[in-house]
Amino acid sequence: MGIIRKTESVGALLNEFKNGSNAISAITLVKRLESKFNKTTVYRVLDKLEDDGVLHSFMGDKGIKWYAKCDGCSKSEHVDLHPHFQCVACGKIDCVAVDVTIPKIPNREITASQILIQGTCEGCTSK
Amino acid sequence: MGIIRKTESVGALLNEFKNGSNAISAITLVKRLESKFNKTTVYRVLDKLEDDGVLHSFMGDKGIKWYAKCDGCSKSEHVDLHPHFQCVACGKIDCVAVDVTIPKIPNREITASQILIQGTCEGCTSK
DNA sequence: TTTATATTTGCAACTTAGTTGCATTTATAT
DNA sequence: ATATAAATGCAACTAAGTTGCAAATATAAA
Ligand SMILES: [Mn+2]
Ligand SMILES: [Mn+2]
Ligand SMILES: [Zn+2]
Ligand SMILES: [Zn+2]
Repeated sequence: MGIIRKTESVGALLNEFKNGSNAISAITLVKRLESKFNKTTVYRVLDKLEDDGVLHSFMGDKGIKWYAKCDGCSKSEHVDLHPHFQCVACGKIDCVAVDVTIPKIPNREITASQILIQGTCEGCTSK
Repeated sequence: MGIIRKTESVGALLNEFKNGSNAISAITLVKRLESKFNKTTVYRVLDKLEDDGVLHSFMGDKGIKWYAKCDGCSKSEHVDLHPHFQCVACGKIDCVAVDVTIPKIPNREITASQILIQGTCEGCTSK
């Protein structure tokens, strides 16, 4: 179930995502907000924002959860599906709006795919 | 550092992977072998087998670690890179030998990619 | 075959990310 | 102003994986 009341914690979390298409890990958000909100609250609000189609989540390479803004999604359908790019040097993850074609696989019905592209970001290449 | 001595635990783990190209989660392996080996041993041997290019590992959708046999890899280079397919019905994961082309992304240097394809496997479709 | 030694193992304790139950607080509608 | 469902904090818990260290064992040397 999604967000019902516009509380302080909802505002604080939305604020973290207001600029940029950067993803932020759940633990980072917990740490950033720990002086104002309990981690349970952070995890719960993130979960609700995802239900509402405001954020989407995915797993990073170390098995930790990341969140990023959705574009054009709603409570009823998540349409903003895309790969993510993680810089192996600085660890940052971005949403990338590229189309990756997954070929058919014999005897399997494909419904989705999670793609984590790895490499070096602009900032880290120039160093 | 890889395997130096052919011990019982190494044999037991290799045996788990001897037939099929199915991936097996680390926790499953720990459970299967818990009567004979300590979980620490299982994790350590898996780690070494990966170093040796005998197994490769990747993260499943719930952030848990999976292992599968390598084909043509060695201590010096892991060449067997491929997507994985997870059945959303039964949870099983297989290695799939399909080629997925990742397009170039502006300002980023791509070095690798981790692709988890999701859908329904043959056994689960026919039910 | 015995001995030496580096490797492997088990165990217990620890870490980290995330979850749950429950009592208290708070946003919102009436 | 009041009622009430939703949100919150807290503490305790879970699950996956890791670490340090002493004891056991595979392997090579003598
Ligand atoms: Mn994204
Ligand atoms: Mn594989
Ligand atoms: Zn970077
Ligand atoms: Zn299946």
